[in-house]
Amino acid sequence: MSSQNPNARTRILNAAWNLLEKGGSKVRMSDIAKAAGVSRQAVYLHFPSRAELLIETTRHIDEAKAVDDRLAPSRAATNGRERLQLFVEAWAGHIPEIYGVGRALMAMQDNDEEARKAWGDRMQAVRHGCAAAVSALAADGELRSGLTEEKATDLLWTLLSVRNWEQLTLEAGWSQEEYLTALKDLAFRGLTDTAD
Amino acid sequence: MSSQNPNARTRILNAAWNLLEKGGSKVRMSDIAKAAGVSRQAVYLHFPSRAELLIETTRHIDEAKAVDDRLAPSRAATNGRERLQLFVEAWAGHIPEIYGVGRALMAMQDNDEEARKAWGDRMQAVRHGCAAAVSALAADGELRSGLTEEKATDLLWTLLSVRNWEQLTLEAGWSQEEYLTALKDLAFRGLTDTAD
DNA sequence: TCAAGAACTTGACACTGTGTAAAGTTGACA
DNA sequence: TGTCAACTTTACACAGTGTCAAGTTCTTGA
Repeated sequence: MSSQNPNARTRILNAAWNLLEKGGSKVRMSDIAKAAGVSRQAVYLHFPSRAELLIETTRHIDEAKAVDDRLAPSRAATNGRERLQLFVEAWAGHIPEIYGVGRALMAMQDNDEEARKAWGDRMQAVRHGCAAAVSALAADGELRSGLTEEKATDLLWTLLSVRNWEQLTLEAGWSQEEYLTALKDLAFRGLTDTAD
Repeated sequence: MSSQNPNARTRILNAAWNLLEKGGSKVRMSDIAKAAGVSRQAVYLHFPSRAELLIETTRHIDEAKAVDDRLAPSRAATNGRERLQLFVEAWAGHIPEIYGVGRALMAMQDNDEEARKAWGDRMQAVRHGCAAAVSALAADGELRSGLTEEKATDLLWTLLSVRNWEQLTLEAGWSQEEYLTALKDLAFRGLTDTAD
């Protein structure tokens, strides 16, 4: 029973990731332990609670998926419209990667203050990205009249929510491609005066 | 300990409604029983499970709030644009009324098939309303080119989701008024070629 | 080579909330 | 007076999280 290649902590994180990605949603600590080839108690040796484990799993995914690289093109955009488009593309592409854990974390929000805060922080980060795109749009004078930067940010942030992705792809059956074009469209129509 | 005015069943439904509206979200069967002035077991005499109780509570609210009356103006609209506007107003106005129970029901979806189906049914009913509005719009030739009725319906349905209402009002702090105008705006911009 | 310690395992238990079961109480009504 | 329905009280099974304590095994360093 010697430990496999990566250390136990990493194996646990990978196990959690895999199981949550399959989406069974009812992923218990014991399931994760079993998948990691470790006892249930060993999981608590590395993570104090289920919430912490899930939060660490999102960090683990971010690292593996190089989230920052994904956002780089958007930050390098030379005008507001380009920035908005690239930001939407980046985030929309990232959603499916974190959806599994995100779903579990969202489900815990009512019971677990820690989980609530962790997921809230992540969503605030997305909001910052939205604010930057809106700000670039405003700088170009492209922001629709009758819309403050604040409100435009909230609107974009809401359009890009994980729940909306979930509803359109998983419930309504849209392809990722359809989702992406519809959302870019909606963002431009909602935030600017001339659609792209 | 004689029973108060309304019969126990009604008192339980009202208690559930009240508690869920306050939003504590962690509303247990025992909380509801206590608020109804009844033993926890008595609740099970009237409702087989927590899911059933919540579902019955939504029906109870519908009855009390006369949901159908709310939709009537929309159905009586004489053109597509009017129909869309009135539908959005009706549903947007109804969301705060059912949000408390809706939240609890949404939280149960992962664990409880019954709850999943019940909430899903309600959301399908909303989708039908969306479809009717989109259809009226299409009949007037007002539906944006490049958008099928199906896709337009999904889009509207998603815009009008309870989660979006939750995010904009409860999380972003918008007033109901701000939410309503922004959503009407977004719906017209997203579905038609000329904004209202 | 032995001792210490880190990393784990095994097994037991407390806690919460849902749902089930059974026996007792109360009031209305025939 | 007796019976039925509506309720109460008490007890328990079950799932899943998290805690605790006592082993085992493997490594490392004096």
